[in-house]
Amino acid sequence: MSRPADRPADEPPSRPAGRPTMEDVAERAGVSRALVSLVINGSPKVSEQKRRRVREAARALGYRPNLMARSLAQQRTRIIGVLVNDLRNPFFAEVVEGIEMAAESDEFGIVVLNGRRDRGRELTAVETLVQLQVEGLALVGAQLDGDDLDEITDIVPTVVVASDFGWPADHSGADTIVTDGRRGAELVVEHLVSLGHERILHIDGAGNASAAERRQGYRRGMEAAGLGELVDVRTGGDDEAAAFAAIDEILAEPAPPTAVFAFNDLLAAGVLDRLDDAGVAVPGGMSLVGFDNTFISALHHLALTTVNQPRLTMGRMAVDALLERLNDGRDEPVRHILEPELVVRGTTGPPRP
Amino acid sequence: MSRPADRPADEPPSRPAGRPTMEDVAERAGVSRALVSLVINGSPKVSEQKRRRVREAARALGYRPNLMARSLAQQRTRIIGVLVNDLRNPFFAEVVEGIEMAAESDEFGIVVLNGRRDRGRELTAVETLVQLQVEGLALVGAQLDGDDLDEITDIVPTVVVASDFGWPADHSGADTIVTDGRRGAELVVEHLVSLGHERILHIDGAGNASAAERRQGYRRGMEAAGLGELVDVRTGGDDEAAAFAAIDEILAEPAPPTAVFAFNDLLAAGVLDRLDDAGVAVPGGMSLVGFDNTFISALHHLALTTVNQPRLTMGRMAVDALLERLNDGRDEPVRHILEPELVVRGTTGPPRP
DNA sequence: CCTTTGGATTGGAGCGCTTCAACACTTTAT
DNA sequence: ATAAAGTGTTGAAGCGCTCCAATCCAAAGG
Repeated sequence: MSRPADRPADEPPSRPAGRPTMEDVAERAGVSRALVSLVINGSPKVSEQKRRRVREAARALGYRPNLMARSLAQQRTRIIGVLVNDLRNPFFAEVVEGIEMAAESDEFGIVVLNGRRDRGRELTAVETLVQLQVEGLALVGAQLDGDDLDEITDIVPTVVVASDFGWPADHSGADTIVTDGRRGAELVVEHLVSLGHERILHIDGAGNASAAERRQGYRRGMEAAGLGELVDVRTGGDDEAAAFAAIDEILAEPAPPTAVFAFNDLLAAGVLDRLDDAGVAVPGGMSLVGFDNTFISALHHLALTTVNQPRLTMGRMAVDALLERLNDGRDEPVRHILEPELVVRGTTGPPRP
Repeated sequence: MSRPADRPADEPPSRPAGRPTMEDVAERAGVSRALVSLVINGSPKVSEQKRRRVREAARALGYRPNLMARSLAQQRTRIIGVLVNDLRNPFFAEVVEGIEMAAESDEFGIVVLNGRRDRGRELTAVETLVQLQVEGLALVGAQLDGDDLDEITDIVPTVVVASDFGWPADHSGADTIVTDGRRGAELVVEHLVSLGHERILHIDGAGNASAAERRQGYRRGMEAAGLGELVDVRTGGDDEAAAFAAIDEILAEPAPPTAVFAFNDLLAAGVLDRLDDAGVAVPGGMSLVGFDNTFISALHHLALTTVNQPRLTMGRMAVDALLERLNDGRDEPVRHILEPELVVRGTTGPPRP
């Protein structure tokens, strides 16, 4: 059952079964375990001679420090836990890349756990990360609710990325890094209105953590344009399939909208497919806007008008927020709200007269 | 610097600074540390009374077991390390999901590290995973070379997923889970030939680990169709941008191909964009095939003809392979070669006469 | 009444590492 | 010469947990 037993018995018995430890290296180099530790950690106060001997012994034995043991002794892990809503969504994947790059440059490692859009799984994932003793936690697009978040922030420094739990109503101590979803949605509505649209539909992100903001921005935008009467929000979700029902619905109505603002690019792609099925031209018969500016929206054959979120920057800021707490002892939660940017491509145009 | 110091001094002193340990729980419950351990691990031989007291003490203190300490004592981590070539590629992301789901059902955790298409980074990532004491390693689309792999398999049970290091030339002990790229490429060529194409170009995956296989399949397919003379392979890569140069090149030639077989869907999407820029219709002016059957290829507006790889199955098999080594002591490397499946969509048609 | 048995509980060693105080040596200042 | 101030090196404690052997206790058997 245990690893050592796996090795065939006829193996050279030089290796004392199992992986070599610091002890083994010390013995081979004829020094104390403490000295080996100093060498491994690059301490300057080790004589060149011993340093070389230890290094060589380590190489000869194929020694690798045991991170578990080290963390335990050191009382720190230098690991940031990342919980991501859905790894298949390129937007989240890129935010995670941003976090990873930032963490790396600060000599932190990250452990990524995938919630796969299931709140229960997210909860157990957080639990796992906490037990792993991560020093900070980044929740990327998490679906947890405010109470969950409260509990979590009591345990470990936390930054919420790409979703928003509100503030100051939010009493949790979590930091927030988010693109202004309200503003983003307003930009979308303004754009569509300027093209002459009035019946603008929003297919939302359902329970998704950023959905409420975008809904609100949509509403405000409509009202600001004097189109408050025409506000129309349908339930969507966060992947391609989630839009099908809503599209089928509206196409069957007497006065369908002339433009659709979808919760995100993935959803918009689904809308595009469904409109295609129904023989509705885009933007001729219907304008369409997504959100996130993922690489999908940039594909020429989609050429989706969308709203950009600076993902790499968000990752960087998330790590910085965590480090401020870890290193500088910041205690007050911080909110960074980034500016969204409308990216006009080919799926928006004037409505059919 | 250390975590405990972060807590403000005026905090209720009930918690002995830092996270509560098993010791604390034991004390509060009036039992020994060993008993607490038994309860936490659900041992049956604990009286109901003590079990309750321990459970309650743990809850009251907000106790969470320290996974590092546990792993150290237990000499096992129940963690599978996953190294993935590029998380932004939906194909890999889904293979990882498959691995994660399979691991979860076998009560293993996974730690995902992202190579970001850089062999050097992959190497350090593997080192990190080994030091983390992962019990098995899954390399998803890794770019490492055979020697790297050799070293790695000496240290930890390894399964190579979605890329192939050859065999039996490969002397490493790694298992392999791969879709038959040769066969997949042949299917593509056969399909195109059956449509009447002859000048079929392959834009390859450059140094990518699966590139060689698909190149070879393409060659074989061409030769089998008596088109050996027309074999034409250009250097591509594994993302959208990698195809631009190749497309610009061929379009400038006197007798451009009538069909392009791209290394993967991402690359094919790039090809599609570039052809679009150049005003070449697909499939009217040029047929196009991708590989992987990612959700991108399924978008109606791309409707990319492609080759399916059963990603979730691959993840499941990868974990199974690892577990066979871990639990059943299997020692011989194993190869599972899955059947690819041609998925015909809208980007292939007969060549212009 | 004393031994057996068996279940419940505990002490303590040990996992591989870090870290700190202590120690042996120089080297420099006095 | 002797004290003071470095250098390098080491022993040992301790990080939070598991797990084995030992112990305890009550019920059962002789």
